[in-house]
This record gives sequence, C-alpha cells and structure tokens, in this order.
Amino acid sequence: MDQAVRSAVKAATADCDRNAWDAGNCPVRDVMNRISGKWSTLLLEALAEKPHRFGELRRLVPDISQRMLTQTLRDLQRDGYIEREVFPTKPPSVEYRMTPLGRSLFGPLSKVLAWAAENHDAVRAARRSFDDAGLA
Amino acid sequence: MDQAVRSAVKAATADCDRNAWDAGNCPVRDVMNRISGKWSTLLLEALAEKPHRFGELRRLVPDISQRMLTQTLRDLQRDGYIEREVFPTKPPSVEYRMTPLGRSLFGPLSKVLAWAAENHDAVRAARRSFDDAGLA
DNA sequence: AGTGCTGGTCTATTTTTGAGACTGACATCG
DNA sequence: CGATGTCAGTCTCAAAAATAGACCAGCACT
Repeated sequence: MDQAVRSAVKAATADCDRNAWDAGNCPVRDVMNRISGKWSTLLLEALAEKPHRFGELRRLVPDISQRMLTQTLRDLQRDGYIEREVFPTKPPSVEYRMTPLGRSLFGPLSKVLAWAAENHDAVRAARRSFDDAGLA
Repeated sequence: MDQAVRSAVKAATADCDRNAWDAGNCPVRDVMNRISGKWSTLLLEALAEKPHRFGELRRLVPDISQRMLTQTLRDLQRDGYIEREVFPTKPPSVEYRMTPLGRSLFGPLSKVLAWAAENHDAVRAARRSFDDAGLA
C-alpha cells in the first residue's frame, strides 16, 4: 500500500519535480489551489448530494458571505466542477449542480473528508499535547 | 461506487448536517481548514517522500516565504502530521518528518493529488471555455 | 575581518476575506 | 396605495491573512 501511494505520488508530481514545483507550471498546484479554498469543499460536498439553489447553499453554509458564495461558485464553475442554470421564474432562480468532472473529483475527495471525520479526535489530541508542551 | 461514496460522505458529515456545518463544530471543516492551506499539501507531499530539513524544503518549494514555511510547518506539527527534530550539529540543523498520522492522511490525500495531475487538462479546458464564453 | 551557512523572527506592504448596504423586478400583506 | 419580503447577486470599505525582504545569533573557513 505504501508502495502504491509512493508511485501514485511520483506519477502525480513528475512534471513538478523537474522544476521543484515551479508556481505556474505544476498541475497539482494549479488544481489544488482552487479546491483547497476555505469554502470549496463545503460547497462541493453540498452539491455532491443534490443540486441546490443559491439561497439554499447560503442557508446550508450559514457563515459564508454572499460575496464569497458568489465568487467560490463562479470559480468552481469556471474550473468545470459545477454547472449553473438560470430558470426564468418570477423571481428568477438559479440552480447549481455538479458536472461529471466534479463528480469524478469528488470520489477521491470524499475519502479525504471521511478521513477527516474519522481522525478528528486524533488531530485534536495532537493539538492539545502540542499546546500543553511549552510553545503555545 | 456512487453509492459507496454517498454513504461515506453521509457518515463523514453526520455531525455537521445537524447544524448545517456550524463553524466551530464540524470535524471536517476543522481538519480541512489546515490541510487546505496553500502550502500544506506541497509540504506534506515533500515530506511523504522522505524527511527534509528546513533549507531543503525552502529550495523544494521556491516560492514560499520563510515566514509561511515556518508557520505552515508549525501548524502541521501542531495537528500531528509531522515531527520536528533538532540536531545539535555545528550550524544546528532541523529535520522534519511525517508521523504515522500524517502518513495515514496522505493515503487518501495522494489520491486527490493524483486526480489533479490526471485531470489538469480537463480543468484547463473548462477554464478556457468559460473565459471565452462572454464573462471573463 | 569578512563571508557564508544554519533556522528562524520582525516589519511593512500587498492580497484576500468578510460584513453589510444596495439593486431591481416581482409578489404578498394590510 | 404603500410597505415589506424574496430572489440572486453587486459594491464599498474595513479587517485579516499572505508576502517580500531585512535582520538575528552562532559557528566555520579563509
């Protein structure tokens, strides 16, 4: 398993290693920089379940500002993870839904999310012992 | 497969859904907020391969500032993903290496990294067609 | 004495994020 | 009729975070 991971990473970063992860040149960084935004995973998680409208997402993630919701949705749309459809209803409504590309990303991504949920306690424990040991 | 993902996510977010991802309450957000920093994955990637010293990491990720390198390493250490060891050599050197916890995170995480490498072209294509279609 | 290496810290500046008011077409309430 | 609310955003300005780059101490070599 460790070997499998090793080779996956090697393949994943082959282009980067040449330039030591040169900023604009590294596919991994280019893709990850969007995914790893504060809100991106939350929204992908919500939209993985089912399509949602703007206001629904706002209620689902209560502490996101409208500004960041708009922007993050647009970024996710730009990179092809989600689609936006406007319905010409009386107050026009907008629905966001995941694309096949987004769904294919969410496969691996959900594994990380699951890891986070499972290991939250271990992380909290590590954090406590770090804080207790001298350097806050 | 879709079903498997669905249930994994459901388990992962069970606590969150109750409070609609309430900020300080959600394990996933708590863990992800650290992982998803701009530099965290890069450093985890580097240290997954083998232990490295501060200066090595700096050269490996050329466009990180010393301040962010120091801080990101400390954050990763605090959450228990990496360890820091100081060697009392003549110019004292510091080695960073992954912990078992970090390694266990890196399993799923490396899958996402691999996805990023594989699908970089698709993302770039999506980005282009979005930009070409009117709204820049 | 001067230079370079180590792993950092400190300060000032730029970038990102966030809170909150505002838009505009329509619907509902009194 | 006029007030208010919903919808999906935009705009402005302040706060928070990231960055660049100078600086530090200790030691080795020349």
